[in-house]
Amino acid sequence: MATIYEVSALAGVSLSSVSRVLNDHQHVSEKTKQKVLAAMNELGYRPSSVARSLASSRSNSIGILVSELHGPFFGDMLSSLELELRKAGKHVIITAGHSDEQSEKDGINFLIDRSCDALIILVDSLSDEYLIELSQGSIPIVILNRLIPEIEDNCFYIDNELGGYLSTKHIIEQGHQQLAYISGPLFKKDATERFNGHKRALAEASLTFDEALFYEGDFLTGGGRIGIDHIIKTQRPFTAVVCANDEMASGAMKGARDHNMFIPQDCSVIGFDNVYFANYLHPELTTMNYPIKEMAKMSAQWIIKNVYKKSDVIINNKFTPELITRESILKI
Amino acid sequence: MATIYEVSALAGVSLSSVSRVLNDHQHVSEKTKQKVLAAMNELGYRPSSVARSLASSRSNSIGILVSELHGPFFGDMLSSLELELRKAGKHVIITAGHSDEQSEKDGINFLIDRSCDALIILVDSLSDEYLIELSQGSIPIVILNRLIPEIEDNCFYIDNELGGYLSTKHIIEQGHQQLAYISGPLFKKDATERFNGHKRALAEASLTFDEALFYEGDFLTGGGRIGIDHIIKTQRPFTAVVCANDEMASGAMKGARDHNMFIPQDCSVIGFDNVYFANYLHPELTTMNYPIKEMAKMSAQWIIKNVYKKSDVIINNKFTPELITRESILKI
DNA sequence: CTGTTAGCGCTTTCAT
DNA sequence: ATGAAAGCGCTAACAG
Repeated sequence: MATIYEVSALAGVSLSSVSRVLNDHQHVSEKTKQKVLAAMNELGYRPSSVARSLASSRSNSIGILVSELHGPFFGDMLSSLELELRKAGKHVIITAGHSDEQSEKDGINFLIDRSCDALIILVDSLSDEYLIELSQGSIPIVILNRLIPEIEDNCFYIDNELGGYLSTKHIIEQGHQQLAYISGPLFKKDATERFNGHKRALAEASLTFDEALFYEGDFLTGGGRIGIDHIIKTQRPFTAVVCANDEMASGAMKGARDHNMFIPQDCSVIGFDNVYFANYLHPELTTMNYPIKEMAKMSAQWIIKNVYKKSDVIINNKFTPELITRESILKI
Repeated sequence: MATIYEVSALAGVSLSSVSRVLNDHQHVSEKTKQKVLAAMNELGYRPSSVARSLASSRSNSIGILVSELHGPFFGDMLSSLELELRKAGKHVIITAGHSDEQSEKDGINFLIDRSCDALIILVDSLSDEYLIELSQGSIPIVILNRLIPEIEDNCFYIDNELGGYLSTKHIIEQGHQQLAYISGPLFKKDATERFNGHKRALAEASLTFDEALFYEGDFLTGGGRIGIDHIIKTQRPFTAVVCANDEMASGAMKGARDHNMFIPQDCSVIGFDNVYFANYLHPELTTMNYPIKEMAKMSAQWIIKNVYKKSDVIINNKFTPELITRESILKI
């Protein structure tokens, strides 16, 4: 592998000149530039990103920490991030925290050790305090899917409370009065907020929240299934179940069918997130859109703008969930 | 950030000694080791992975190139890969090729430039020749989801032909004689092989392949939907449709329902891959299991063994698809 | 506009 | 077992 020395020798110029054309610096004569380019070409020169990182203390890489790598959410997010960042010549280093606090902290350190230029973080187990402190360090961070008021500018989030409110409101508007609710794990902020929105819509319609029709799930299909099972067994009548995400909704639909209920005739269902397979469930799932791709893209742009000073887009931190009407709700 | 110099000064030993304990070298007295460890601890020292890479020309990072980052397949694969590799203290750099030859080559170069210690490649647009040549370079590669006979040891793949055969055989055994087939794009090897297996099963049962009941899709839900639509419009009778993957199967199920067909009563369906949401379709999709997680794990182990010499597992390159019986096939 | 000269933080012979 | 010294390939002042 040819180095910058060989290039400079072949081109008959100094190291610095080669470095300058490499970095697109100003003040390089067209002539030198051409000589250098020719030499590079002839030698098949490829710069060593490692050496560049060491010398410049910039690595052109962005660290990403997520709780889990599987599931429908992550692929969309990553896909969008990678595309945007790579367009800017940056790349991503990815690690998973597996929803364990220590493991997630390890993940952060791991990424810092690789001298990432910035971090994108989408986790639940790390506390606000930890993240705030981290944000005061020398490495810029963006927090996805979570609002920490003290560092709002670094956060990209949706209004979960509003989403919860809108979904429940919609189902009430379709004539439903007896609503079951399958929540995400309540130690997760988004789960709590969606649940709060649900209760607000209930209150607004003068409906009382019935503890018996509530189940705290895990945001996974399994939880949805167990949840609906649990709720059915209470024998309390209900005509609809609102789920805090699509995965649980799919589980709930399946569980309901196991009890010989038809959807939406016997039980309407609404989800949250609008994951890509929501459209392929039967019936197609009505849900709240979670614009994760747009949010990921915006995060990438924030980094390009603030870390690399190469863009001037207007940053928007707060995103809005929107109702996607499909087939899983019966108007009564 | 403290450097190795400060550690050596504080510990009162030389640079080399610090480096030795850092790298767990033999021939370091327990006493020196303790002094160094204490100093590191006191300074909160963290080694710079960039500097280490430059000096050692090993980066402890594995490059991963995939066609697409979204979809149900990738998450499982990456999740498994990251877990296994990180256990070994390595990390992954990920890039996407978007099924475009030039872009995938760029991806490879990109990863090579980051001085990855090995590459894991899961793409379709790169030719066998290119990959063979690449494998002869200095950087070890593993090819996922594809067999290139010349470099079989670097490949981790399933027997797609067998999978195609088994799925069709199963459906024939359930009494079906008029089978439609929705294929993946035939420029992709796995699509061709699955299709070949299908034809073999047909031939074995003395059934003739009917061109009218064939559609070449795109491995996506959309393709499945258009495919079933196309097939129904030919007016040729059929009782089952075998799909080359689950995504198309889900699309086909939906499309069939749009034509007022019930599944499996009016039309049985079988998929391929056993993606995680296959279980949550209605009816639950019968399919062929594709052990992507196991394959990913094995790839990781191959790298740990061959690149880092730190494991001695027995490597198995060829995996077998297995029938997963669920509800989407009617016995007639 | 171009060249010289120090490093960036660590690994790795080679001595001792 | 330990230390000295020479880089790894490149960037970034600083001169000129």
